[in-house]
Amino acid sequence: MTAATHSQTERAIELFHALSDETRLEIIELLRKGERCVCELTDTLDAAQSRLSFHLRVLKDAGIVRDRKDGRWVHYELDPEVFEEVEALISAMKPLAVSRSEACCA
Amino acid sequence: MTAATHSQTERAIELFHALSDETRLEIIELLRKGERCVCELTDTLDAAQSRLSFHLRVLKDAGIVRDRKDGRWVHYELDPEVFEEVEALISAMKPLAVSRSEACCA
DNA sequence: GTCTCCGAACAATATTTATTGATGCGTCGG
DNA sequence: CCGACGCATCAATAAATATTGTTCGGAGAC
Repeated sequence: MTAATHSQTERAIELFHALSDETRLEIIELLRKGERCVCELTDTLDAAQSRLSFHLRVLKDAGIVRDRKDGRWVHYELDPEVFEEVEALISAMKPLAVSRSEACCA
Repeated sequence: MTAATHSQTERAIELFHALSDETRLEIIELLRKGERCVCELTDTLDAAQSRLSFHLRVLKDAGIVRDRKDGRWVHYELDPEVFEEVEALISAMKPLAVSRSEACCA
């Protein structure tokens, strides 16, 4: 369900899109220091709960964060593996060390 | 003008946003093999010229591609340095190897 | 059970972003 | 000079995303 419907390109779009939002980058910055519950994120980021819930879902769907239920709280933490994946995607974009190609129209 | 108004976070948003679009990723994939003029991109991607021009501008503003005027043609190529920058941004997001923090609310 | 709290999900709206077609500017060929 | 070409830019529209307030379900406290 997570895979198979995802081409490499679609996966890249999903990941980069998830990373291209200020609120979500702030969440990531907070989670670098360790697991946090939603309530603490709303306090720290001074954001409405429904808004954070939305952004956390984007991050979770992209595989950037994981959640863990604990009683009535939900704790989120970064998934370290996803960053390797992003790095691989970036590497796959780097220019090939190829001799200057023919000018296409000169 | 390009800098100084950009915080680290704003820069990350700009870069990841530029990378989170299918057309733009296709452009990047084509440019990996070397410089291309707009006319060739429109042919290969079968996209309207004004549309490509728009996306090329997004990529250029983000510093992902460079353009070079040559008579009436404009050639675009990847800027290799930007990928190092993206990698640095990713590294700066990785979880800190820190002991499990206190549960915030348990 | 009932009440309260935490958080997800929904619906309506606001805001951004992308697409399309038209226009304009510079360059080359005649 | 004139016409064709290559590309950027603009204006209008379409489409995708985000925000807000509300509702709903699960989990503890009593």
